[in-house]
Amino acid sequence: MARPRDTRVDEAILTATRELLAEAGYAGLTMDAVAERARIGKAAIYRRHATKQEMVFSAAVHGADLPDPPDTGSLRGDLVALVREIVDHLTNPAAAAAIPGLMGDLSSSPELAARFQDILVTRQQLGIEHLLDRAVARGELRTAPDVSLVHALVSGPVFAVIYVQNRSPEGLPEQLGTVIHAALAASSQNA
Amino acid sequence: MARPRDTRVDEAILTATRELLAEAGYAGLTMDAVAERARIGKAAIYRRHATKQEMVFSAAVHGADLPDPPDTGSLRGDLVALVREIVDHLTNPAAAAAIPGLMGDLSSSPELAARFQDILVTRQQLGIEHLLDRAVARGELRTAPDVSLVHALVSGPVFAVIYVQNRSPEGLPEQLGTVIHAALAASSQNA
Amino acid sequence: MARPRDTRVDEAILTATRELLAEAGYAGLTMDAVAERARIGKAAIYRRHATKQEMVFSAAVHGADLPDPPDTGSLRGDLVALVREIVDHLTNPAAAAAIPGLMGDLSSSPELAARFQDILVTRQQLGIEHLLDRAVARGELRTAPDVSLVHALVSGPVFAVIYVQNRSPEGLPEQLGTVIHAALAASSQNA
Amino acid sequence: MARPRDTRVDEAILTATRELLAEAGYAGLTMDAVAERARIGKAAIYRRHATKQEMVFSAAVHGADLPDPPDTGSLRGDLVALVREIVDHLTNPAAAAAIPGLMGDLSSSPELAARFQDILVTRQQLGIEHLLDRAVARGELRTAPDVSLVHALVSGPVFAVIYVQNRSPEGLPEQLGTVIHAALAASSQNA
DNA sequence: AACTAATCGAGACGGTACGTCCGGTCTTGCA
DNA sequence: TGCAAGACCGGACGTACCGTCTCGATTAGTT
Repeated sequence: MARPRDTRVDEAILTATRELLAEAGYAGLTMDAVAERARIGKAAIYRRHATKQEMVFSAAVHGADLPDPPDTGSLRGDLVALVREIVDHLTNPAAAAAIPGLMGDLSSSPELAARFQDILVTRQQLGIEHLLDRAVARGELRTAPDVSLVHALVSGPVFAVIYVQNRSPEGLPEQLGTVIHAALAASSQNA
Repeated sequence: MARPRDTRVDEAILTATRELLAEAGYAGLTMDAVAERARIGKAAIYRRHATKQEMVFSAAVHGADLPDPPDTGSLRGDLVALVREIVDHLTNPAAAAAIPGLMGDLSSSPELAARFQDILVTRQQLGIEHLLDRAVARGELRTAPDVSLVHALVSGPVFAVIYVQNRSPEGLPEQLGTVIHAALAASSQNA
Repeated sequence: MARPRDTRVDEAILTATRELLAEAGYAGLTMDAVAERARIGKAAIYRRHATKQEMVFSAAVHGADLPDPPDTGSLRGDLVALVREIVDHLTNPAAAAAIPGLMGDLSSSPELAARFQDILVTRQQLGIEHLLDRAVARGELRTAPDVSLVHALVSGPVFAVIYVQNRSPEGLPEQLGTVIHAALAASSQNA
Repeated sequence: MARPRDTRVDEAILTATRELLAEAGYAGLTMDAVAERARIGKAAIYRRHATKQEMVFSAAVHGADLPDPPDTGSLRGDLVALVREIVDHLTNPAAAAAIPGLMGDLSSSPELAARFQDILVTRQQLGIEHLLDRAVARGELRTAPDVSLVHALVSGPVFAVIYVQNRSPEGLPEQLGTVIHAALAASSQNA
């Protein structure tokens, strides 16, 4: 019965946030700047996002959903493709600026931490589960290993290379995918 | 000639910072709170640390230097010991709160990024280099693999488990050390 | 041809405004609160009143027109009756809250200032003019004094007692009417 | 032991407030504008004045203390001088803009209302009391009339002429002083 | 009976000011 | 000179309110 939210405003907010994240970084991102860039009022932002953190999260993490990695026909190929997707996600300028910044605020906000985890962990783990099941079906692995460990093995090093070592992720998918494949294959035999 | 700095003040600042990091997290840490808790003036802080980030860095990251991991006699044992040390470092409450927070500020401050990298990457990589050299000497590996990759493989998953998956790191050293050992061994054979 | 305005809405707006003026004062009065109290939409208000000031004016000042004071048979009696009417007008809770508040906005809005003056000054001065003419006709005054001055002498002290001294206006009509009568009588003799 | 408040900051705030009141009026006065004009931070304002109202009050009402009106040798002369002082006070651009604006906020803040009354009523009434005592001593009045009434008779019409009738107060001191003198003299005889 | 056009409640919208909070700098008087 | 205390500037935060606009549903009065 009342006026519905304008979806163009939703988009304008998220777009402006992404642009400013890329330009000024997480610390340099201002709610007023987002409002001005999006040509909207601050109230329109706070009607949609309770805090700056939630807005950044929605703009840079949520929505940038990882598509399910394709079945490449081999475990090694699947792992390379998976790493490539994570690298692509984390090298997006907005996400690259937002994710480390958000991590600092997670401890203060359990609600945000939960959503953060859901998007960055739970959904990715589903994809990993499928990937491992396919490898078992193919006979490449005897039993599916612990999903959480594989997730950590895949996403952790990408994170480390990009955010901690601050190195280019070029060649990383091939390299990391191969190593993890070797580790899983070896573990499977010893199991 | 002039009055020397009071070392008790140095300690009081770092202690207060660590306590407040554990209590309120990185986002909830304020310079005024540190000064009040340490019963000192803010000027005394800024005489020692140029910015909040540097203070937090000094309190939570620096000083908690990783001791060189011991020679356990086997590559697998060395890797387990290395992971255990990284886990111990990152599970310290102050460090756990500080590190993700600091990462968000790295992009804004190249100077801090450099120091961050020096402590968290370069020094650890030196230890890893020794560890790998010993494995080659023992004949466990034919050639030493890329140090950066091994560093990413070791520290990344620990980071992921603690900060992203938010899981207990119990059992992680054993588990992760074993997997990485398998990966390195397999890669060495194929090389 | 089209749907006519609902007169119940008109009334609901003014009533809600008066109630909220009495409850929360001028500064605490918000358009949203008026709309909610009146169970109408804000558009319905702005279809009738261009600004908050005009709405308050219509609710608290306009409509509460002073009836022409009666001919009591003597100048002193007429003055007492006049003061009593002004006191009654200004002690109405809605008017008491609205008038000082509106005065603060007059400088920003010449249009409102004009209407304010018309209601609060011009109409009252007409009544005063009649009152003085009657006194001249009765022979109580030789010539009619300056109407503006008498208006200021009558309304000003009432204003001062209620809004500035914040005293009860009990007994004020008698007291003030008598004093002004004395002043006018004395001035008339010396003229 | 700590750094004391800078009195130049106190002055800069009040001066900027007065200037902006004269330029933009009460409604157009912004805390940010005051801070910018005074070249200070907003925190420095709020350290001294709890609210915008208190700041305006301090700038435009307080401090502009009425000096005790001089002894002119006659009651009529004293009254004329008193009215002249009130007129001067209320025609000051800053006070003229501030006082009606403040009156609208008095109902919301009893604390401010009390200070407002103290400055604008109590102190002026002291002066009036002396003035009336002198008249009694001179034999111009038999007994001193009610101070509150005289205060209302003096300040109310000035208020009405300036803020309600919106007329020039030129000639008002002479005119009003004379009328009030006549009223007091007549009342004294009939007492 | 269908059409038209202004009304209604609800509430989103842009804009702007508020008062609070911090980071980093500066100033005071004491030791 | 170092120190505790705390004032200082600058600037972002999240809230509140004004006056406008938009939605779908309701009413008249006209066809």
